[in-house]
Amino acid sequence: MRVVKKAEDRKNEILDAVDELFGQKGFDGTSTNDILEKVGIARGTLYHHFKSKEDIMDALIDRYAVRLIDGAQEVAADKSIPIVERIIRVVMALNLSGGSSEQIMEHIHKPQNALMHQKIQKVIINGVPPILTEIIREGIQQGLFSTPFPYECMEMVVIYASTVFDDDLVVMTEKERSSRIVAFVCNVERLLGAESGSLMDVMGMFGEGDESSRD
Amino acid sequence: MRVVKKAEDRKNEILDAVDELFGQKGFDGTSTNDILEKVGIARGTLYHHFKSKEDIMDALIDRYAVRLIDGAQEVAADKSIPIVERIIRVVMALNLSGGSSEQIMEHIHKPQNALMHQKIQKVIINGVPPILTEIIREGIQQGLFSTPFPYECMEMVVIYASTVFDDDLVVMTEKERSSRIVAFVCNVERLLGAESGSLMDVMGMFGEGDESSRD
DNA sequence: TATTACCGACAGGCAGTCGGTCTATGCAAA
DNA sequence: TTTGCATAGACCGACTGCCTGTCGGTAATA
Repeated sequence: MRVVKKAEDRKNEILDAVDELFGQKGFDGTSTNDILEKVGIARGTLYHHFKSKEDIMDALIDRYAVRLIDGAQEVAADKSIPIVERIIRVVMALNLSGGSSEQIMEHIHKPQNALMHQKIQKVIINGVPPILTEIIREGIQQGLFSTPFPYECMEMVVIYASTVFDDDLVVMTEKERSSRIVAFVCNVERLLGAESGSLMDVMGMFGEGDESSRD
Repeated sequence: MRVVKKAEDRKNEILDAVDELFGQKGFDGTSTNDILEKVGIARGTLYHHFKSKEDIMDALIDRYAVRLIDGAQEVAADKSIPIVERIIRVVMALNLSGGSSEQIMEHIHKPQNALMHQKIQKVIINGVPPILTEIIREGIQQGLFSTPFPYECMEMVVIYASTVFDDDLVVMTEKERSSRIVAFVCNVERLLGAESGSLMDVMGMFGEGDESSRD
């Protein structure tokens, strides 16, 4: 029997299915037939709502983008959180465990999904640094940081973190990983002209309170 | 008439054609028929030499990788060049104009070639930092730099430079670009614990001697 | 009645397979 | 040295099955 729904509902239904399928098989590995079967609609319906397969991906990425940036912005706007902690939380919400977007990102970093990954990367690289830069400026006014290039620093931080800690581009043992985190924090301190250890101290709280101590 | 060649020659012939085709139309946009036509061989021949289309891409990337890393290593090994200048030259050989690999990289940074780009990125991110780290250690011994994390610094530098200056992920005006270069150099000075301006001074020579003054 | 969500057969193009053909090379016999 | 022969592997092109996107038509809704 023919089921008719509102266009927006149907679109979201399709995106939900596609979200899961892309996660399992990647973009290229997922055929439109897979999608049709999963959603339970006909070819024509799919192409009534989306003009191409890539168009579906773009819509999916839009959903991600909004969630990601909104999530980051929400954390960033909470001025009750101390500057340093706020920065770390924003970064973590994007890249590392503990963020609400963990599941979202989880299956994007597969070699199959290169194009999708690149598009997400673009969103992050262009969307997150502005948010962080605002916080940094606040920190500069408070005398915590000192840099003539807050934006470029944040760009560097975000690009590095999202590449090394998020992707599989760099293969690391667990040890290499944690030593890289230490180095990263120290490097960020230098970039921001922060007092040595000022970031590291706050980091400690997160590293333990978030992963290890939960076992 | 049937032309028989040595396997290696034929392979390179195919890779040359593919190099050009991928550059023009991207990986997905290039059909195996395009390749067959360009090289002047039959389907069976192509699949006699390569087991799949992706296998062709991997072989092409291997060629790039060897050229890139070898080129970088060659510059890095020339101990007659002052440390700072050598670093800049290595980075430039990879990313910016003036390097011999300019043409190679030129058409990789298109949205179509996401997978290829990701694979090249992997080569760069894992191959270049070790080379640079060696130079940095030399610089530390000479008292030019001071950092407990030379490798991680170089990783950060390489990842940032290859993402921002090489890709189209960040859209910039020419002005934004050059201001980003200034910021980048200053940030690298901080990371390496170099004297302020010590990198910038050497940079100046390149920026002008390489592009502007040639018009 | 008009709009729009929905349908499914169809076309064109694609990557990869497979059985078979041709050619260069090495070796043995003349 | 020349001739005949066998083997390996470079080469061929028809074929298969799948995949994306189209299109004319149908059913539900407002």
